[in-house]
Amino acid sequence: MINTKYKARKPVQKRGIITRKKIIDAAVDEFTEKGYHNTNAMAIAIKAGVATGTFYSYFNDKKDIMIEIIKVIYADLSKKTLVDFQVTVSDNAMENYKECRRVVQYMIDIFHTAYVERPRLFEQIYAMVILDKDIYQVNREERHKIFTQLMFNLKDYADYIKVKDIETASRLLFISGDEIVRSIQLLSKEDDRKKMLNEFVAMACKYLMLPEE
Amino acid sequence: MINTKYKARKPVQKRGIITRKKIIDAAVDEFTEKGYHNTNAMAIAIKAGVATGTFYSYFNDKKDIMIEIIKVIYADLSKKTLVDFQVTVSDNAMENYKECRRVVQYMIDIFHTAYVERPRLFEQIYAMVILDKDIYQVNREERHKIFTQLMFNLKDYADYIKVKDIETASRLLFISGDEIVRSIQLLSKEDDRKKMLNEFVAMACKYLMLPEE
Amino acid sequence: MINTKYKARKPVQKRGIITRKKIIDAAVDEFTEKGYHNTNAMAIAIKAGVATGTFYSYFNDKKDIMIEIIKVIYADLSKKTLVDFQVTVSDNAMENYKECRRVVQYMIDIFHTAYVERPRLFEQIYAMVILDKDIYQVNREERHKIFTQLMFNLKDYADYIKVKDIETASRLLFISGDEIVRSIQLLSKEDDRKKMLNEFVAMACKYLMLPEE
Amino acid sequence: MINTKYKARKPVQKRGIITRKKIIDAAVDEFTEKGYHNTNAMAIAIKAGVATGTFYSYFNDKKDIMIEIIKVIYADLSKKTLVDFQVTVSDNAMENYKECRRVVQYMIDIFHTAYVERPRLFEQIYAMVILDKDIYQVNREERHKIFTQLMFNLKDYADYIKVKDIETASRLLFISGDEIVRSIQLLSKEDDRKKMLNEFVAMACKYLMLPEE
DNA sequence: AATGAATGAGTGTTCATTCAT
DNA sequence: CATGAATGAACACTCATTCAT
Repeated sequence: MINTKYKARKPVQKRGIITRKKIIDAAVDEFTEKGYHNTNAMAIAIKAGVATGTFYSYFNDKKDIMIEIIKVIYADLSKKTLVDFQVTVSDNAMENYKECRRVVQYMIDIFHTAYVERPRLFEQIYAMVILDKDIYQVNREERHKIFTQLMFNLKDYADYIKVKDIETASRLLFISGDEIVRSIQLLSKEDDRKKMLNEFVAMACKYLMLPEE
Repeated sequence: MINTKYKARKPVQKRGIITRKKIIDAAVDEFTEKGYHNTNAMAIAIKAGVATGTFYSYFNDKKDIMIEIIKVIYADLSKKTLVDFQVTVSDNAMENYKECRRVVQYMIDIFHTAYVERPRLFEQIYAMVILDKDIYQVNREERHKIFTQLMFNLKDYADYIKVKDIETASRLLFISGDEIVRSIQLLSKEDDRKKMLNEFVAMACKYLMLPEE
Repeated sequence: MINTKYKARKPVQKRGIITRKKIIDAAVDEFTEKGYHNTNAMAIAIKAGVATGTFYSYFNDKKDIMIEIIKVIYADLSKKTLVDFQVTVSDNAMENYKECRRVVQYMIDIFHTAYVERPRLFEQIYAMVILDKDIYQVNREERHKIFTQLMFNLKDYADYIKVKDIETASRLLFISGDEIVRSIQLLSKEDDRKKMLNEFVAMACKYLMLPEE
Repeated sequence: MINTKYKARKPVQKRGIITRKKIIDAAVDEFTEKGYHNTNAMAIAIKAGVATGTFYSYFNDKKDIMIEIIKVIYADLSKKTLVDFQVTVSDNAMENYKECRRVVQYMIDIFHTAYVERPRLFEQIYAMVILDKDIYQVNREERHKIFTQLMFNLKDYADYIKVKDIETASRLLFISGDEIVRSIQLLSKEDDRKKMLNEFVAMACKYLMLPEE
């Protein structure tokens, strides 16, 4: 069977753009409520108030729309959080320690907030990241953009940071922090979750600000 | 989680036990090669050299065998790693620091080794943990057993460890370490992976051994 | 999506063999009545009195069953027609001419009869032969078997046949005869059809028995 | 076959005629490349550089454009080949034999050339002729026009042709020749193809010029 | 106990055609 | 007139599970 695909319509008319948006919103709702594997294109279409064919005009398949959702989510996250974040570098060590804490705390908060706002959706994304190479790739690229900006903030502290390899350090904190945020959602008590986040920030600061062994 | 199902046969005869084992092994192979969602009961049965009906004599469904696999894997892991691990507590601070390093390193190694030996299988488990409540529950229980034993080793150091809440600290290290181990598999260079693990151990030791702020 | 196929069950139990036969018969009926492109797997299954899934247990797809049908048809044809065909070579030229006529006539008759018995089915096969490489290949192989046997009969006449290249001659007659048989079905009058067949036999005999220019 | 449809626009303006032509050309390309059943209206429209809606302004459906293509192709063929073909009837038998050969050869060449120039397209047409009554009807009518003209040429030879029923003879040669031309495309060697064509011309001449048995 | 045949609801996907802009 | 967005019935195919032998 020859490939006849001229797929994934890029809407040019205003109506098309609106429809595309409606479908994405419906997909977010469905994935959140039922999970990626427990919903289907038809259900998404119905929720969006369009025909199944319309879904497939805009997206090649279910995976395609998941990828689009990931892009939209991280774009929103980046826009909301990183725009006006400013770092103040002081001469006072204590001030700097506090400020560093604030940076790390901020990094955690970004992902924590995102996760807390849509935990079910993020869970689906995390699982898909594991299960699918393409989803993994897209997720990685989108997170890398945010990661790069966080790196940039840490660099202002270069003089006060005692770890030698700042890049590896950033990566380590990024991965750990990201996972801590995800894992603590599974804790039942709000108290436990806070304790864990605080502990992580403490660990990160000690690690960054204290001299190498 | 109360299991109301009664169907799955518990083999008592030797032949039954062997058949059950063959099916589990086949399922491990299939999940590893194709992933949980891309495998079906028939494929597992064929690989095990039994009829599809036989599969359903021993397991209620696909999820049931996944749960069984998780139990077997962690039981093996626990048996292999924790049996003869011994900690030496000294009076010398430097020695203790080294020994602490060894403990943390060991903890990392356990999961690192397990992951490295069957990365594809562990990926599937991690994803299922997110996607399915029952799998999550079983995974949590099994890991808790190992976690408890690691905790026990850390407690020997109570006097030399400066963090106040040793339980939260253990949990933090457990989650972070576990995720670091998983994430570094995605790094392409062996060097980068080693660097990240070393960095984690350094962070953990600093965090544990240095006085609270 | 990884290929999980363990398809096209080869029935081992008696029940399976009967079911397979029922499905083939139903497919012949459907293709004959509605044409290959106007029927579907489900309709075939229903006509066979089985579930759609059962259809796909025995055949990978619609094309697969078409191939099977072609094989069965030509096998039957070969069995029915070529078993007891005997050629008598005489010293008398007139007798030989008549006998030759008989051979050519026989060749025509085989395919004519087959076509006339199931014209709608053969039309579908002919069309599929054009449209699909795999079908073309299978059809070619099956016809080649019959062709080879016809060739063998013509060879008894080697001394009385005046064309130099007997193989090309055989092929030419095979292709022409085959197509004449097909084309005349489109003629509305039985008389016209007979006339055309007779004319073809005349042409073939003249061509074969008369000396080269 | 009475066409009760009224939808398809008959363009009168120059722009409309050009658009219609563009769509037909695109359809020819698509049918040639992918085959009739693997092409859809949208693909044709895109290739023609128009909207799908425009396609349906000019043609009622996919079949409609196929019919149009058949008409155009045979009209072109007729125009190109039959316009200036002249037959010279001589008193010399040898000359006449040669001339007859030329006529038959010419007939073959017309279809051979047409087929060779667009084999994939003609295959599609041949298949559609079998599968669809309307296509069959149109094809028959168009070919009949050419056939009539060829007949006309053969009639100049009436005195030198020994077959009684010249109409049946013409038909026979027409069908056989047509199919030979189609079938030899499947032979891999150019040599074999030539041999078969020569053989056919030889057979036709013998048949036509030699006295009835 | 074991087999493997049978089930059928469900899924992703296509495309000829219509219609609002 | 032209556009391209929207439709939705239809189809090929899958697979967890049951059941007759």
